[in-house]
Amino acid sequence: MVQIPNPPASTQSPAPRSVPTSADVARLAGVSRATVSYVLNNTSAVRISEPTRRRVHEAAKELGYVPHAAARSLRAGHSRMVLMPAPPVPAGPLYSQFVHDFQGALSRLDYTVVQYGASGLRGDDAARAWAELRPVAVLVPGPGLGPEGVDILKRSGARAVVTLSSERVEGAHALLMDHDGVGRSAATHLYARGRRRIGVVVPDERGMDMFSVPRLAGARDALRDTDATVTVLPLAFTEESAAELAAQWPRLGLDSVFAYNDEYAMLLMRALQDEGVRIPEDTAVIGADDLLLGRLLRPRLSTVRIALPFGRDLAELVDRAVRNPGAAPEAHELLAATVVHRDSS
Amino acid sequence: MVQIPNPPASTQSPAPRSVPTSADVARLAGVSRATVSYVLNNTSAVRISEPTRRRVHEAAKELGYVPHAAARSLRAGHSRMVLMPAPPVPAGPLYSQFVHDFQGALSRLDYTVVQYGASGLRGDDAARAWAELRPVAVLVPGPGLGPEGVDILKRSGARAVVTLSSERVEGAHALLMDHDGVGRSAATHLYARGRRRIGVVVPDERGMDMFSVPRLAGARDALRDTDATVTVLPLAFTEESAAELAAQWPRLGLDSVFAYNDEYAMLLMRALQDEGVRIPEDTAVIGADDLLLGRLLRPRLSTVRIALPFGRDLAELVDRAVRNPGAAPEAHELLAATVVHRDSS
DNA sequence: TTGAAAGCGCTACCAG
DNA sequence: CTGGTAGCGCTTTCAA
Repeated sequence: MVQIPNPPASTQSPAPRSVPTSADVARLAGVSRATVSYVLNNTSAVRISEPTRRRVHEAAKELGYVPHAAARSLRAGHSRMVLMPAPPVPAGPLYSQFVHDFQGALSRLDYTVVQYGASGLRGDDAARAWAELRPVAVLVPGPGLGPEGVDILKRSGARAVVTLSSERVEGAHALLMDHDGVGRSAATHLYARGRRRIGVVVPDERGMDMFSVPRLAGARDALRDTDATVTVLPLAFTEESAAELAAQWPRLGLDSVFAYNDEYAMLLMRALQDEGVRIPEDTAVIGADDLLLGRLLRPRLSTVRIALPFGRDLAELVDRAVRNPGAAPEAHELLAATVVHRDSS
Repeated sequence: MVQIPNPPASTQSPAPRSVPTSADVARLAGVSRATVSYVLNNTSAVRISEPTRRRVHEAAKELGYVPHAAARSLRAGHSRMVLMPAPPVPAGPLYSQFVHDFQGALSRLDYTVVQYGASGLRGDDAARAWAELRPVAVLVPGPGLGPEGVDILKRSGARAVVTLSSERVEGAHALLMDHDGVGRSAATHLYARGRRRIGVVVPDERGMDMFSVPRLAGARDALRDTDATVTVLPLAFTEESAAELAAQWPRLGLDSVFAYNDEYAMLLMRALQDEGVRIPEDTAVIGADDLLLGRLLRPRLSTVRIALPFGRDLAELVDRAVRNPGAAPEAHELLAATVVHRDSS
């Protein structure tokens, strides 16, 4: 990295003034702090004369006054922060889109969405760390939050706890993503098309297991009591890893593979094709998540679609729960997994 | 679902417990609030007897006490929150990875990273909204923050403001991403390979212009005073849009295209191939960002690589700036854009 | 119409 | 060793 020198100190930077408070504004405007608060918050219960308002606004602007959110919500006894722990792995396209929509929708309902960078804490410790921020609602992606964690959050004032996972958690609203169903659908599809020696890709990446484990379990489940075999195929998201796996293909003797998701499927499919494996003749491939890229591959990638909730619907669920915290937790089954059959299987 | 409001506290049913405070813990443990604070924070300057410690810990656990972060940092006068406004578009793979690394690295330095869901605010209003949280540092992705914004943040206590953009902003540390250079490199590459009628894809998606505009400008710049022409090609990230654009290809008479990034390149390349356009013979294609998927396409996608900063380096920059807020803003040129020539151009 | 003052939860100083 | 207490910045009665 290159360091670029700063412009000369001809423009002397002002001494590190401390940050202005409403008291400073009041002093400068020659009014009381109460008046400042009334003016800046447009409090309708109180009428302030126009000249005073102007003086306050001018003083605030001159000082660069910005209210202190923590002090405000401490006083108010509540905030409108919705906390979302950041996922333990870099977000995929599906999740990014979802978070984006969710944030937009909640912003429109006047909440502030905050993604909290996980500090490597787990379980109840993580819940406690989140609870310190006193969010009005918490949306937890993936498993890892137990009933005690929910309790911690609620006891520290969270009016809604929502989990986005495949398991229900006592006391929390649940958006149930049917990851087992994804695996089950994929395996059933391959079986129905006559495949019997079925590989299941499991990402090497840490943190991915929150999805890959149930997907694998679902596949196993679907093939229980059949004559099909399931072979677990660890795969890292790199060309090398894919090439290595593809090189073993003849030895593995598989006639089909469920590749965890469309991205891993694409990676593996390319490596297989480079090894001369014909798809779908020699080996059928199916992915999951129905990403756009799957439609761009040749052969077109079969996939299992699983809908994430629409950001707007989820935002409304959160809002409802916040306004009505006593209500029984809702559990929503997200649209069941469905196979989208294209050309690769 | 029906909600049953909590009954008044006269009944013995789950009283509407309010959130326990350190005063509650003190009362239950039979000590003062000060002692509670000492015990729970392991204050080394004060020695508390072992039995007292235990009583406090037990009381805290029994009540499910979690300290109130806002109150604490209000009292302390500072926090260790690093604020990162969420980008206005769903994060791409490059950015997700970067954020993930950055969060991890800062967590290890004992900061709390928070991604703040954009409330649709712009410019100084956005800066003010961020400033309300009194973060110790702010990392702003993309342009949109002016010198006044930086000033607002600093005046409200931010000890470091870092921009991740292609332009330097007065007063802020800068990580300069050479988006112009991306466009310039791509165009120069195409020109050097004999192409003269050059298309430049510009995403239709809102918010993407923060990158697409400089990339286009760079391409134009590189071809100024040459015999090459630049044609702007709006494209949405959908198959339909790509098909539409590809259908017009003969009319456009282009011999090459810089497709904004690898994902748009993949989309367009597929549509062109489906129209019978040969790549690179009829039309050369180059993307950008050097995503893995580009290597998986056939022909392999040429691309322009632009390095994002390593999360760890950036975390250290932030830490340095926080500890030494008086220091001159650093500006780091991120690795210049370099063409990775593969088979599509 | 404006001001004085209480108090949100917490920590740190100073007495006891 | 422990407790009393001031005060961080803000809003909101209640009085003037």
